[in-house]
Amino acid sequence: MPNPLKYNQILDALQELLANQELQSISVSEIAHTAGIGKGSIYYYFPSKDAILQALVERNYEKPLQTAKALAYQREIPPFTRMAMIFQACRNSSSEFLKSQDQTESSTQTRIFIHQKYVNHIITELKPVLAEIIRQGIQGGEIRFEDPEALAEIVLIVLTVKMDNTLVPSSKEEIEDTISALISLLEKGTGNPAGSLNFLKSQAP
Amino acid sequence: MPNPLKYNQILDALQELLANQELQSISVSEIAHTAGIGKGSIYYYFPSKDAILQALVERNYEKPLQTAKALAYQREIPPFTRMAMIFQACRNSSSEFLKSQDQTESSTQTRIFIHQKYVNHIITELKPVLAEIIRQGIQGGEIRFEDPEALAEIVLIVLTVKMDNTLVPSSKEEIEDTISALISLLEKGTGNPAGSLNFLKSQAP
DNA sequence: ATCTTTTTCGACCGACGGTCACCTTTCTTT
DNA sequence: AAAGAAAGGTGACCGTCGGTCGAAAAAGAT
Repeated sequence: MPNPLKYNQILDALQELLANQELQSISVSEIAHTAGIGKGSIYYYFPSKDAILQALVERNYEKPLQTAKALAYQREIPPFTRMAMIFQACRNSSSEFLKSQDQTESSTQTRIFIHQKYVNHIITELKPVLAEIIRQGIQGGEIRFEDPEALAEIVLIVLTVKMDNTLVPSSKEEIEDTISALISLLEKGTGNPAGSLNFLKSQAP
Repeated sequence: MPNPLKYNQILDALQELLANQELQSISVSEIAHTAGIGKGSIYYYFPSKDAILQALVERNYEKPLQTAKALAYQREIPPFTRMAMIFQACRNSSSEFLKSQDQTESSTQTRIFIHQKYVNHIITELKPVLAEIIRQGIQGGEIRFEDPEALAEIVLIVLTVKMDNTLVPSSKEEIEDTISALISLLEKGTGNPAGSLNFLKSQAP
């Protein structure tokens, strides 16, 4: 529980450097210099360089995750509506801090690392939440499926992987097609009439 | 177009080292030593260490991909059987690198890089194949679904991401659960009776 | 004022990826 | 076969990196 001010200074520094530089080319000394502290101090707050990136990802995706989590347990809202909120949270959180990034070929390396952390984080955080929603939906008779955890994971994997096109580069249309297909699969797979989950496809800006 | 023998010797060396060593701890010198050549020679065949990994990934996934592709267009085999072959191809190819790998906490950049290459490669190569199979299944009345391409992509994403536990670390049981759920979802989603796709879960050794 | 704890630091370390000038082998030309 | 060119091969060497460490400054406690 060290000084959270310096802690965030370091994350700010990395974020700033990430905007116009490759992750691999960013050295710990550089982060320290940008943060205005000595290199040794970095390791007072973080055990490794990787941990800094991890923490940055977590900090960036904290807000949408919190709101999604908060809404998830409001039982008065129908399960499917809450599921839509999860969808939306994923949509918003993806490509959050890569938007200002160069779309150059060389920066794909950086994107891969960040994306990996992103998917990992979102899934571990949202899977229990989404599974709980599904479980409630099963109890309420709105959803028919055996394994809530696994269904939650499938949905989240497809969403997170497809949403930001790092792992499988694709156009906006392809992304929408895939999500439509996922919804269709969910409708049939959970015993709901076609089109009943259409509201999950929220319109992009 | 240098000597392909030495070229493959280097890939063999890396593969051998990957079998029982942390990926990050493998140095170029070590690869060279294992391959029985000098370090400098490595850079006669490859521009960088990353390029060796890249080439190894491509070489490793070439065989299962080719067999899967070849089988895909044999229309006399029922679509679901061919789908099972795709499943199997993914299963075989995924655990190729990591079979005797330490399951240590520290998954690092190299591992992520391999996984990304793997997912990307498998999906781009197998998606059209699997989509074609699904399309034929739709024509034959065995499968009911609107968008073969998207369905193929969903299946492949879940399979590749879940199969090798880089992106979402999980136990063997969890992997099986998720795949079972995917199969169940597919059965219901494509208008097939429960259990009819059970043979997709092939037994692991 | 003195002691204890927390925080800061940059010189230092081992190791890494990559380069280079030089050597050896193989091919080409005469 | 001789000579020269081209291809193949090398390990000492370089700059840099992530990470360590002991010292010392800053902050708190008494």
